[in-house]
Order: sequence, then structure tokens, then C-alpha cells
Amino acid sequence: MSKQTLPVVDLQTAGCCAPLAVRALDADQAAVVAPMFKALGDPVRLRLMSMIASVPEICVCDLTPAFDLSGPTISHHLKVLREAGLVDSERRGTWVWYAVRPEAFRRLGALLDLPDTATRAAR
Amino acid sequence: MSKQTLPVVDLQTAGCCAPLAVRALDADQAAVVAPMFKALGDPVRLRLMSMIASVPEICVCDLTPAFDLSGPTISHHLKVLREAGLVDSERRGTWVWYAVRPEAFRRLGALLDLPDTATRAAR
DNA sequence: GGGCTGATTCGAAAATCATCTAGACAGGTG
DNA sequence: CACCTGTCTAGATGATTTTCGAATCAGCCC
Repeated sequence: MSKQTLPVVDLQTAGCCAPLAVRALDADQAAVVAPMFKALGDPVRLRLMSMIASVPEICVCDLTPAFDLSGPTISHHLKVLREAGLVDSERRGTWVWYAVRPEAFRRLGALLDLPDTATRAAR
Repeated sequence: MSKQTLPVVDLQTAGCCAPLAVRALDADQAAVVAPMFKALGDPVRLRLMSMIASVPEICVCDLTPAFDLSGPTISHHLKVLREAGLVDSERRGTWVWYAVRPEAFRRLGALLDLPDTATRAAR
């Protein structure tokens, strides 16, 4: 399957960065993390992501008909999610199945933790 | 202070959506949430967001010099974060101060909760 | 093998975006 | 008031993105 273990993906897989609200990211960290948020920044991809994440796994054939878009377009968006490291795909016979990558997903969530401090009201 | 309480912001401010991993978003929900992720999907904005979120508040004059970009470009990115509802700004005399909007930030984080279930391994 | 269906890749068109310079506005200070 | 500094708006430009149809690839079945 996907051989593309680019340096980028390695950094993503490596634990990266305290929550945004704890310590500011440097330029390199931001360059690693931003593409993951960017991948979720399109309504179609966000919906795809939510459909994938809300079940153990799901076939492309069940994703495509939920949208008013061509197959290639859905395929393109899935590729963006894949290359961001957020989901994984596996061909089984005729169909291709997608599943969330829990580590990446969780790490992204951890970045958005807001520890009750560091808000203007609390200054 | 910024008067722009657009309808979009109202929807964002309203509690929206179970975590992605719990229930898939419909098209309307995705259209509301995606711009927030999109705003974080640029390395410059992500860094700006982390600089703002990691302190109670911060002056534009302290943000700009951290980047190798023109003032107007930083201003543009801050506007995107503002319009996504993620930060708030307030002019105090000569300077403009930015602060995170904890509700929006927290809601975004909640969307990325991953409840240990709904992963392929757990099927 | 030949044909079928599901999914991806390719190439192109239209829309959006990041960035800049120039200019406007806001507020302080002499 | 005139001027200076900090910030934002306007308009332009090159780069990126979204989307499509056409073509290709993968695996099944007759």
C-alpha cells in the first residue's frame, strides 16, 4: 500500500507540538501541521472525514453517492486526506475502503486543547 | 470593537455538531465548520493563531515582526482568523490587540475528539 | 481472454488565494 | 493643526485549488 512515507509524514507521525494555546508553533512545526488543518478546510473533505471517522471503515462506493460531485472529484479529495495523513486506504477486491488514522486525528485534536488559562478574561 | 457579527459567526457561536468521529456532518454543518479549519490551514495563520492563543492577548506590533511578510499580508491573515470567529480584536489607542475566542476554539477541538471507538482496529 | 464495474490518474478551465504596493484611516504628539 | 506611527483597505498579479471529462488501472466473472 501507500509507500509514501515522506519526511513530512514522519514528522506528522512523530509527536508534534504542545497545544496551540500552550506554546506558539515555530515556522517548521506550522509547516507540518497546517496541511492537516487545510485538508479539513474544505466542506466536502470535512464531510468525507466525518463519514470515515464515524464508522470503523467505509467503502468509496458508499462515500461518492452522498455528494453531488463526480467520482474523480471525490477521489481527489480522498487523496488530499490521505496525503495529510488523516486517513488510510486499502483495496479489497473491487472496492477500496477508507479508515481514519486515530493517532493523527488525536494529535490534531490535542493541538486544540484549551487549558482554561491563556484567555483574555483570565488575564 | 469589531461589530461584524455576521450570521456565519452566529452559527459558529451556536453549539454545532457532535464530534466528527461520532456522527457525520451534513452539508450545512460542514459549510459552517470548514472555514474555521481552513483558517488554520495556512502555516502563517496557524502560527499567528498559536501566538495569539498562547497568551491572554497580543498586539499586532508583536505579531508582525515574527514573520518575513509585509504588514498588509499579516493584516489580511488576521482578518481571516477574525472572520472565522477564532479570534477577536480590539483597538486600544494606537495599537490593536488580538485574543482567542475560547468558545469557538474549544468547540473546534471538541469536533476532533476521538472516543476510542470507531477505529478500524476496534471493528 | 474479453468485457464489466469501481477507483484513480491526467489534463484543462474557472475560481480562489497569498502576497505585494500604494493609499487611507486612527490616534498620539509637538 | 501638521506630522508621525501603527493598522487596515483597495487593487493587481501569480500561484494554487476545485472541478470536470477522458483515459487508465485493478480486479471480477462469463
